[in-house]
Amino acid sequence: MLSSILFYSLDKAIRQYRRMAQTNIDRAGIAITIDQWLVLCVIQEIDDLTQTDIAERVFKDQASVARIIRLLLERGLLRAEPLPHDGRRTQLRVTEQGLHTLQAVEPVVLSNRAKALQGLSENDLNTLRFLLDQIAVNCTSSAE
Amino acid sequence: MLSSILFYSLDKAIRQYRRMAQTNIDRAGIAITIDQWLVLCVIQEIDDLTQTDIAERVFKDQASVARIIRLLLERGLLRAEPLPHDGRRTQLRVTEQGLHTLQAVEPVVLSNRAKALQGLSENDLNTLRFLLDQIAVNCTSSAE
DNA sequence: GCATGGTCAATGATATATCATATAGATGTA
DNA sequence: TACATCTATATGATATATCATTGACCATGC
Repeated sequence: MLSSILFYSLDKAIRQYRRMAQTNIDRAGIAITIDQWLVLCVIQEIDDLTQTDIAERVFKDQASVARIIRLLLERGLLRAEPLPHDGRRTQLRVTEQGLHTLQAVEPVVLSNRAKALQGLSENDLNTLRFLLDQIAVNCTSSAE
Repeated sequence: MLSSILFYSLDKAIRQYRRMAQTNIDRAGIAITIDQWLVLCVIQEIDDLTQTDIAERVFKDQASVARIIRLLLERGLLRAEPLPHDGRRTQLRVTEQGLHTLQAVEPVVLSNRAKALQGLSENDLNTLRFLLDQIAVNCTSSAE
């Protein structure tokens, strides 16, 4: 059935992409996982988010984000400063080492994306994005 | 950048779908995970596969499949019979309880898919599948 | 001020992802 | 037969996914 094949293809595409991407990051000698990189990127862009905010942005659970942040702190890619106005939170900041890592990953990610999207036109990408977003919306709508 | 947005959409679509699907299986009172269900389906269709074969079909690691099979055995959804001609392997068979579970999950999965694909035409699905397969191929090709 | 309810982060439990390795059995070859 | 090699499975280590819960803190109403 077509719909089953579709989710098969969806699963396959994302898994193969993640494997390829992680392999290339490893090969470049950069010690970071894709998920850690993603969270680090978000924090670099906006450094005043709660874990729940970050989780929403990267489609993860707050618990997953908490553990990823702990690893990033342990590895010195992030540092946490106390927030005077809210004792529950800390201000997360990307360290020098974190910046270096982000800069090192950047070209690898670009090359990964380019490789993954070989042969797809601008138009293809727009179509794909539109349809994928539609699926995401369908799955999020609470009705039924 | 468009390519980054694309992988964002891809990630989002698959994650939202998996969450919705698992939630609905849980709500139906069926005690199985999507990944276990997938492996169980494959074994029911072809019951003479090695773990590596199964892993390829579901885009997982052999180690992941080994652990999923162990859980399916522990929960009585699968049983393993010794294979006379190869002492390393066992013949995996879906039990009665496994069949019941598969039958119970079936309508939920169909309804999940229908919900996820609301508003997409046959044509959309074909396009989507074609483009996703292209990405998967791009990521698998060993060159570079 | 203070109780109540809400928010934030951390963590236990369980499942999965991945790599590397271990162990056992199978197979081919000298 | 003896050995090397290959294959199938299992498992340790680490990372992530998810739910549920806890504990700390905040904000509001009273």
